[in-house]
Amino acid sequence: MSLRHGLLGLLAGRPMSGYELTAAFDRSLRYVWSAGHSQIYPELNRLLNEGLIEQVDEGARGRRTYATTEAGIREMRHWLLEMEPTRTGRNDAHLRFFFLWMLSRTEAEELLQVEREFHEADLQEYMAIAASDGDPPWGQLPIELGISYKEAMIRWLDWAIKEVRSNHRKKRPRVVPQKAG
Amino acid sequence: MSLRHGLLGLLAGRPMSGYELTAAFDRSLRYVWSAGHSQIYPELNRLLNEGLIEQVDEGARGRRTYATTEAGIREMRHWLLEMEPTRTGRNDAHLRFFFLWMLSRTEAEELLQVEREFHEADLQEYMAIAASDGDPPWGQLPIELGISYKEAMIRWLDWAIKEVRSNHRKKRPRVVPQKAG
DNA sequence: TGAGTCATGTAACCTGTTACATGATTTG
DNA sequence: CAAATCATGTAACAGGTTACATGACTCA
Repeated sequence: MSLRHGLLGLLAGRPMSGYELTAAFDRSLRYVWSAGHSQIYPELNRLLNEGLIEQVDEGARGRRTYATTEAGIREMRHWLLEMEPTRTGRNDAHLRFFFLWMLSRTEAEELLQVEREFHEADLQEYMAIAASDGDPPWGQLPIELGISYKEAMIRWLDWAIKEVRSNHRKKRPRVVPQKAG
Repeated sequence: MSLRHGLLGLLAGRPMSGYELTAAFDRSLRYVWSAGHSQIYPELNRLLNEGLIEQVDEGARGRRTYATTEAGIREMRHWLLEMEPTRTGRNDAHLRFFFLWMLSRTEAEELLQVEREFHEADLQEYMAIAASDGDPPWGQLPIELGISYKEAMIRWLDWAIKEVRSNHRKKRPRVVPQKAG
């Protein structure tokens, strides 16, 4: 039930159409929650029927602009303050790391290297966003989390690549933790 | 299609029954991929029909032990080397951070503090596992990733708590009084 | 006027979760 | 012999993805 809370939260920021919401999901929420238009439009109609959003404008090409109602804001606060988030991970990129032993040393290294490039590119993108961004009260927080996460991934991957190269089979030194602050 | 690869990979490590696989998913793969027995048993039967696993033993209480076939190992290598992993995130705990502005400063701080405790507990658990673990060639790698990730989360949360405490908001949230109870 | 973009929708399919259901074996 | 655990399954439902479908408006 997080699609609705993503929509409710975005609309609480400013009124938008389904089309704009689809773009907002793809632009800013993509790495924490993704949704396509085929999921968004039916959900908007459900939220409208339940009185959690209301239509505030109608434009060209059948464009309908919605805003979060007070009931919708109450629902958001309920979700934020009283609901336990789902803690079940679902990340097939990370799942692969459990089965690296099925590959040769060079294949494993190659996989980790490709992964590193992917996270490195993301990091650059996030840093560009962080430089230009941030008007809602604590708007820079999520992007900084993205940066922290990508940096941690890259540090781990660099360590993992070294491990795979040296191919030790017994006890190994830990990844060097970064100093806080 | 990652459930099947989790199963195939675990069975490539050693032959197991559906019951054992359910426990293995819950024990070691939980934070990257979770699956219950109601999903595992039908999938095992599908893998069996497709010749990716084979039954290698039959025990008490109808227990059936499976192992990955050569076709199954080929499928694993194909998944590891040639398939693009899904990059769409799905994490409602992180999604909440985008909407912290809808809370008061103390509410936001409390949410972040609870989150910190959760990750701190995970970190302790992971460190205990890391101390005792590691037989397959690069078996230490995934748990070290878990540790790196949890450490990054805690560092970010500490920073975010400070931010929320010190930075005054630019815009008042549209706070609606909550219903009692 | 044709291509691109804006804008909304439905349907089939796949995956995952929760609940229901059953029986065998072990252990105290 | 009762309770716990081992062991496997099905069904209903919820949520998410891909494909199909349509039309309005803008701009070159």
